[in-house]
Amino acid sequence: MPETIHATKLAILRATERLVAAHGFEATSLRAITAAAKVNLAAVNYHFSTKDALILAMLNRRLRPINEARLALLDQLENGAAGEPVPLEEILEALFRPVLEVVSRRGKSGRDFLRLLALALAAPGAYLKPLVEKEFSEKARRFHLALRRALPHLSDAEAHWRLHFAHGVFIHTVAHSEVLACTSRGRCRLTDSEAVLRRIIDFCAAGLRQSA
Amino acid sequence: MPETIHATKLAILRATERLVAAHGFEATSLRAITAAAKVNLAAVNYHFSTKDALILAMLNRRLRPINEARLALLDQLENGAAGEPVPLEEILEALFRPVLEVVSRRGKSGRDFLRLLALALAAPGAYLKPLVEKEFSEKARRFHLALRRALPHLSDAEAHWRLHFAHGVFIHTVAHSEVLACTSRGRCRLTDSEAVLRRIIDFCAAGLRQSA
DNA sequence: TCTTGATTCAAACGAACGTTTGAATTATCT
DNA sequence: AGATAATTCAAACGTTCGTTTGAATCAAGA
Repeated sequence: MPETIHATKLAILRATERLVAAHGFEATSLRAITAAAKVNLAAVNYHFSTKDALILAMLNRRLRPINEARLALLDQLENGAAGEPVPLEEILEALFRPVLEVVSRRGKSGRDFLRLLALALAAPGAYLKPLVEKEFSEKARRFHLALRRALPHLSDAEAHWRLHFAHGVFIHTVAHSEVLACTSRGRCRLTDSEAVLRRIIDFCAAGLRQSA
Repeated sequence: MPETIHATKLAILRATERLVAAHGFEATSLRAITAAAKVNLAAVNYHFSTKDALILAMLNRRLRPINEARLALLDQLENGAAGEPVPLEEILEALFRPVLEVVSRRGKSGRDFLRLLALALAAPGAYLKPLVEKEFSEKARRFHLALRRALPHLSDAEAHWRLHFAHGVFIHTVAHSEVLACTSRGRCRLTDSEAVLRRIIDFCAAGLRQSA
């Protein structure tokens, strides 16, 4: 079975996800990872060559399906629209739902992934750089195009700015929800992800449409 | 002069800011910091006790004036409003401008600080935790209150959500501007911070006001 | 000028890190 | 079963880390 992942590899990936989300990249040692995964220390270098490659593989494992789902949803919307522009709210849903699905489907490990995303985005050690170029560039191009068709009054640059803003709303909300839970004294939580998605989409749609 | 900072202390803080922004917390060694600051290795432990305390001091040095400026601006607005609710756009400006001022005033070291903010926010090692509680709690409370007065149709929880969204727009935009510069192929940049501030405020104001 | 405290310095400490090695073990196929 | 490749394992490698130490240097008041 060439396409199913080796059991040891999978155990390492899972332990890495959990520990890195909890302690950060450099603060998570291979010794802690292999201890948690109950495998030998040298297994990491055997299966992934190096620690950096392991982290990249860990990020890629989650990111690739998400971006594929995003593009598939957008394809589906554009095919259904028969040449008409896809409504703004549906574009945003195609962009955000695949990420939230990971969270609600995978439970704690899904939430761990969101921490990782924020961590990887902020980390100066360019873990995400090769992934951004390979996995994100087509996604960014396609969604930018769809956005411009849905909001023809926006200039090219303005569309870029506002799409960046929308990404900020989403990333910050899901990745740093504990800050919100703190300042709201527990009143706002991510439990009902469907309601959160609706809130985010409404907020972003209003901001994107706005013409000051 | 008890209130002016020791020259060695200042050199260490400056070098730390620059290097941590470039390489991350754990990846920046005290040896690299002291070499860049042209001070002895032991000076860090002498002046700051420990590396973690140094990082906390570095974050605090920038964050405290910013939050003081935010609250001062809000005070000023509320005094000028004479009992009336402060307009939404002005609340947002009081919230965001002090951060952008650091960037435009201090140049490269200001931009470094924004990286640090995103880094510290995402870092699971709770560097920001004590600061969030001390420095941010009053700020969050005051701005939440002002927001509820400006937008009385929002419930308490809804106001918390949307203020969190607005923070996401701002933080993500300023801290990860290089992603936008990349996807927009250089068309969108942070150079004109006044225009960026205007864009962000307009986007957030529309999202905050919206009633889906 | 002498003394006292604050600061700097070179050197070393023990611990933890990522990685490598080579033998032992397990799985796969004829 | 026996040969061959894949995987696991304990042990060690060299490096780098944050921190400590104790003497040297500096600043300034008596």
